[in-house]
Amino acid sequence: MSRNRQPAPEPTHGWLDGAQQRAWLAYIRVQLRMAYEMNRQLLADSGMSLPDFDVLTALGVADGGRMSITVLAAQIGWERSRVSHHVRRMSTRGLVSCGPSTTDKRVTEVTLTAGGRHALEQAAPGHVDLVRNLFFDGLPPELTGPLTEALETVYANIIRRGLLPPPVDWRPARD
Amino acid sequence: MSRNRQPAPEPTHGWLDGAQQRAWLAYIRVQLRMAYEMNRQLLADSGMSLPDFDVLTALGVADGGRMSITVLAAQIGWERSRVSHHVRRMSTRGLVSCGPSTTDKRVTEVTLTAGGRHALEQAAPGHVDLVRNLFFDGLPPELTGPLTEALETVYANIIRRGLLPPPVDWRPARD
DNA sequence: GGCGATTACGTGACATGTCACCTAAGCTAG
DNA sequence: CTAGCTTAGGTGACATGTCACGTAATCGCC
Repeated sequence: MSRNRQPAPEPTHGWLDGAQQRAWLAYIRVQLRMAYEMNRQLLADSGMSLPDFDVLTALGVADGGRMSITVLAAQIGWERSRVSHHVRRMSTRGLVSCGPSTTDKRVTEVTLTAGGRHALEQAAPGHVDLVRNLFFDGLPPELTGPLTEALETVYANIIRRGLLPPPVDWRPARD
Repeated sequence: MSRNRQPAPEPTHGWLDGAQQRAWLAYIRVQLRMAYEMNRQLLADSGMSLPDFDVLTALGVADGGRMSITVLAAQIGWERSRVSHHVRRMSTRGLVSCGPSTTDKRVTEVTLTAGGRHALEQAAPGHVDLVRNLFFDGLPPELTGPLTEALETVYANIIRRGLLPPPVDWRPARD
């Protein structure tokens, strides 16, 4: 039986070692299920999606509850057109309002409405309860610090090497 | 000025403390950007989406490259209808094939095609390179273990308390 | 001032994901 | 054996996200 098959390509720097594979598998599994559970709880209890909540949260801590599309995208970690589409949808539901900036005619500013702020205030406790229940109740307290440090350094690396722009208030750590 | 406002509700068990908030923020930020970067690299380099890759990966390690919809959903951490929709789409692209089980007429089995396996083999190295570049190159090696342990215990908790069923090969750890 | 390059973001076609509902098959108790 | 309950998953309406492209505004150099 003739097998004129090219060998399968390999990663430039080799496959992940056993410990890395295990870490990666745990990470992938957690994020898939957490995303589903968070979205589901918000839809069921607050009538909003997780993406809604992410936008409201980012605006909720912004100066004047206002941000431009680009700033919002970088803050959350979204692509700009994703923001554009989504805030349009949110504005039809009265959660945010959109309007041109007074200082730059290209810029669109997204502003949290009173209704949006109220929706956020109503949604946040249930969301936090779920996060505590599913994530932190399963996390040994002594691992919170190492987990944080691990993810923060990973995040810094993603900012450095990834394709999306950094948040505007990002200060690169010394390398 | 009259303020007849109900006080904003609070979480049943209180807000997250400072260390938890910091951990959570790091986690949320990492997963949003990692998902985007992974999807983008797969689309650009391999012509497939991250969800495609997740399905192919799960089938790639299954007995005979075959799983039922329900098993696949639980393995990945997806809702069943998500699997149903997505494998239908993948099958039109020749990556998987779907057919009734011989043992239970209700069951649909999803099978990795030769084309699907080939696509997976072609895509995996680039994906691993990206994961290494963005995630592991930013992770201090001595934190791999604690990160893994943290996420594995969180995952076990999500399985226990979340709404999606566990993977079929899930063995509950002693509590 | 003018021009070219860059920036901001809206748009549309299409890919993807959720919920509620439905039909069919399988299981179990009476 | 039958009926009621549970399981499996397909379906559709609609929500969400990506990429490529387009227009308009701004910036900086000559």
